Amino acid sequence: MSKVIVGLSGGVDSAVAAYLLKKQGYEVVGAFMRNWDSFANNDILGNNFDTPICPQEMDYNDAKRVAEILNIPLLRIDFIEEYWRDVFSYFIEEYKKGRTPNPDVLCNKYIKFDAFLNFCKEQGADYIATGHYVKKIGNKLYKAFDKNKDQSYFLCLLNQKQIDASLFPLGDIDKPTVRKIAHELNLNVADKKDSTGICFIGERDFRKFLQNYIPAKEGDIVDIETNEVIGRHIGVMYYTLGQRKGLGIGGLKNHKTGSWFVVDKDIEKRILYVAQGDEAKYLYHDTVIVKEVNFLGEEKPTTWTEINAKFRYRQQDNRVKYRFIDDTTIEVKCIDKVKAITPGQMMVGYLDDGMMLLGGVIDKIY
RNA sequence: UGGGGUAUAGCCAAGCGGUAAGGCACUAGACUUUGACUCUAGCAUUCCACUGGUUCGAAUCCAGUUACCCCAG
Repeated sequence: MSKVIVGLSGGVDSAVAAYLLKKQGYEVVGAFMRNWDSFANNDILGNNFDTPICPQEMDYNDAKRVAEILNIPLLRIDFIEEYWRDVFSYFIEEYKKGRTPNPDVLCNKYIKFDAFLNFCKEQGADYIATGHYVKKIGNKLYKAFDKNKDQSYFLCLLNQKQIDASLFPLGDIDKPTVRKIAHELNLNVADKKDSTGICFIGERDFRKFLQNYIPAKEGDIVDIETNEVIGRHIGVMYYTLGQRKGLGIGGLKNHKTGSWFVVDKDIEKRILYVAQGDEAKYLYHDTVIVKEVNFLGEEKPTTWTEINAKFRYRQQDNRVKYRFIDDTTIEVKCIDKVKAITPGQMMVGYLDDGMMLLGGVIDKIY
């Protein structure tokens, strides 16, 4: 009997994943991970300390109860140092450069499917499993059956070895079914709200959260159309491309009505460039350079090739063509211009049948 | 201190005697395992610069006061 260790987060998805694996005949062990310590990590601003018990301990209690109901052992392990070293420091460095990183993709690459995987191997596991909505067919990953919840995007930097060692029991069922199963099992977490925010950290007032690690450096907000200063900001690194909220720009004399959106930033000059209206041409781009590409296909193409691409989680697929310009860098041309493609975020490419072909970091946009 | 103009919520701005549009911002919620976007709701319970007056009734008319703007000094 194969042994699989399931990362139990204390949510419904991983609970049902564990159940399904057990039903399939695996020897299942649960493991609860804790990778963030608010106090040790100076996570003060933007945090909500009102709750009597910290959310992580509540999740642990939930996971413990799930393990009891499913009658499986539950391990607990911390990767707080690893998370800081491999995920969070990169996250902060990227923000300091004015980019917008995706910590959860790295968390999967370095923590869940590396540090955790190694731990599980030491525990004698043949596989690890998670509650990700993603389908594994053969040794490839595909978009999940539940297109609304598909989380393959977050796994775009896993290498073949990591994929080979992993099971994804939720690839063929949708979220409503997961909740239904949870109800049938009388799981305590059957109706628990989906978690959001950075994985292991949670919901935060994001700008305040960043202020714990990146000092504020205020500067001008400039209308990119007229080069006119129309406001002040407290730090360009706190804003991302396409962002509307938090600019504080009200109605202006001699201007049309409509919201303002961040369209560019100048870190050196501390200038935040904005444009009025989300149809603004400054927000749309069609040429992208993606670096550190993780290619999961059999053979890299030598010419321009069409695929479907997402430039952010839950974005509709965009038809693009790409070509390698060196071993780990691709140039991407979008058939139709795409709104607010953001350096630091991931581009993930899929084949028409849903197979995840590649993922990489958006480096430059034109 | 001659003439003209404007003063409506944080900002822009309708309203022209009948009991305060709309937009932006902001706040809350929804959505969401990144950051965003998006959606929904709330946002002057009548000091509409201030003080009087006319009127059944005024932000809307009249007078005065104050502030700012423009043109002439």
